Amino acid sequence: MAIDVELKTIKIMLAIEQEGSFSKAAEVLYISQPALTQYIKRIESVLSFPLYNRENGKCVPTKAAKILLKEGQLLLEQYDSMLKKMNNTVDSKVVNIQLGWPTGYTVQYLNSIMSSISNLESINVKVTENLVETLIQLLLQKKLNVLIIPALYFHPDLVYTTIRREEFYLAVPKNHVANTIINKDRPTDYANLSDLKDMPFISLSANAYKKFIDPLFHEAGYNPNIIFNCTNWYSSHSLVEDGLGLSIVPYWFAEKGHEKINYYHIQSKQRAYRILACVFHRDQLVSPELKGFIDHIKNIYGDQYAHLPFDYSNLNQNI
Amino acid sequence: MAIDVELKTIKIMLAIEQEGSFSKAAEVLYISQPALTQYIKRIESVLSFPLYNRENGKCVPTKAAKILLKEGQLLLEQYDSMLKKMNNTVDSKVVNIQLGWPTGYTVQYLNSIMSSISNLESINVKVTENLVETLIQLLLQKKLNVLIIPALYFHPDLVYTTIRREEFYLAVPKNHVANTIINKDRPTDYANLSDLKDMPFISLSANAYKKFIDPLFHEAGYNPNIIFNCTNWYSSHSLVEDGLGLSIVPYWFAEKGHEKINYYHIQSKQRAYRILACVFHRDQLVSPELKGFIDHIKNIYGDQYAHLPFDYSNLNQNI
DNA sequence: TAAAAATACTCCATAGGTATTTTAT
DNA sequence: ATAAAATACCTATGGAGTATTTTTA
Repeated sequence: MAIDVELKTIKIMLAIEQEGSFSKAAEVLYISQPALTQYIKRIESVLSFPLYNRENGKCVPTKAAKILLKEGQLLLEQYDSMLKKMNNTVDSKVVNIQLGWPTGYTVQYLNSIMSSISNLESINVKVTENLVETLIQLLLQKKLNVLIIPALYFHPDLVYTTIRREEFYLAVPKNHVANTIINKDRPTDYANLSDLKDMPFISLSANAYKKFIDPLFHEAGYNPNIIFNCTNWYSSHSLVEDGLGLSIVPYWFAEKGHEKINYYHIQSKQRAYRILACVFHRDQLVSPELKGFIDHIKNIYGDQYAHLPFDYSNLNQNI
Repeated sequence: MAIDVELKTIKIMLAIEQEGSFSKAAEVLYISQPALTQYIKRIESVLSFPLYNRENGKCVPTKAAKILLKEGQLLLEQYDSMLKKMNNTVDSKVVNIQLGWPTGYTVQYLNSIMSSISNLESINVKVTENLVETLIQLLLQKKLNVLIIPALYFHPDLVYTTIRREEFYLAVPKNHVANTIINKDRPTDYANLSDLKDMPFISLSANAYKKFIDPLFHEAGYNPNIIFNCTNWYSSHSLVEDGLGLSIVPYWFAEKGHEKINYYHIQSKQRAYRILACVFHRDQLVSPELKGFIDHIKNIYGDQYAHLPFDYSNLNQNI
């Protein structure tokens, strides 16, 4: 199947118009400049007439291209309104949602979400559990509709909304000397990492962990003495339980509490939390049913900090 | 890049609507039924709601699909008129035409066409010479804009118009006994193949040849005594020149004449000619410039029989 | 039992990537 | 020197194929 002038063509040409050059347009379209050049060339070839003329090193639209830009914009608007209309006219009980959820302890929340929606017949949810990076790839390929993941990466094709702000706690074995250091003045809920320079720490090998925890130690002014690297939060937590050392864990563990572990908030000028976000592809149509499902997740998994602003574009852009 | 609802989607869904089933639609769309089923599934997956429900073994459109069918049709019409408008607004001197021309003796005509358009600055013609079958593939892939080829195959995605009706002649060495048989009653321009049952014939190994010539011998009631198979018209003609046997050749050779060869029309109830056609992809926009170029070819290469009707759909459909 | 659609696989064209060169200011 | 575009070449993948199975009238 050969290439054709399609709505995609109009979108691309509008981007070129708006950005003023192929290179800039390629950037906002999130494709490479050669890819864009080739695409236009292919289109010009099937049209048999050019859309851009090179003048002064830049590409200026021909008369034909100008018609496309003008009428195409209208076409796109009509198309969008058509899709919206379709999306609001979905026969109930037939919305299929492909939800991506990261592997790990948060599956606990997923379970309660899934069991509470099983009686809602208007939607049909299929869950894909995988690494955050894999889930993002699948979402970009539109093989999933929505992810609920920790905000680690930013991609301009994705739309993020905060679901939950999950605080990190310092987990200390109850019989550990670190407790006396933390409580040196009076009993407290807050630990200051800078007091714990020589303590043995249990770490997590995941990038995700490093991303949040490293800055905390950096602020405290030292590299922690890591005595063990775990692959998941569960095992890091159970090593604390066994008294091997201290660890930093998400709220979920602190919330449950543990007879052998003390949990402390972490004193920090920067954030000692991670954002759990609901992520859509920007092309994703959010039907009333899908919106309802996300609201349901927020009710169960969300918290009171969800409305606080968070700048996703500061996250790592290399997925 | 993931799949998207595009104009293609609308076209496909309109075909399904019109034909009443996936299978039939696949047929008119010239794709396989599984390909169509998969396409719709992919689209449904990105939409997150279904477009068709299976009822009684058939697929009936959902409410959402009905909206798309209704509004999409309008969208397509606007799109088509936009393209037409663009096509008529092409800046002159910039139309690039990729012309496909079969290898072989007809290149003679191509030469005179190309030399006579070299002073027309409004178009820029690039010629691809190759086998007819290859040219058709390239046209289907929209890598060429137009072909001038003998009508051998029919494809529903292609649009054919007759340029020239090229008669086949019987070429007989002047000193060959066949001449006396042909002229048995009186000197004539017409040969009847049924009189030449035992004569030595020189044939062409190309399918193209067989397609036209075999039926003539079939009508005459025998299989010719093929003494040699050539790969092109030139060599078959020069073997006649050398007196080896008789051959059937296109008008071009008869027109030029040859001191050692007599050319006879072939008496036949069926056609003793082939059609040379101008072939476009049905999506091809024919700009005024492109139309002018084709008219120019007709002027040089066409003949007075070009307007006679010819049923292309009877041709072989397996390219 | 026949026709429609779905499923399972295989394959290849192509849309996209990176690296580099050309062009123009 | 810099920025834009074009070119060359390579790769992954998704769209389409064939063969087969399932479904339903």
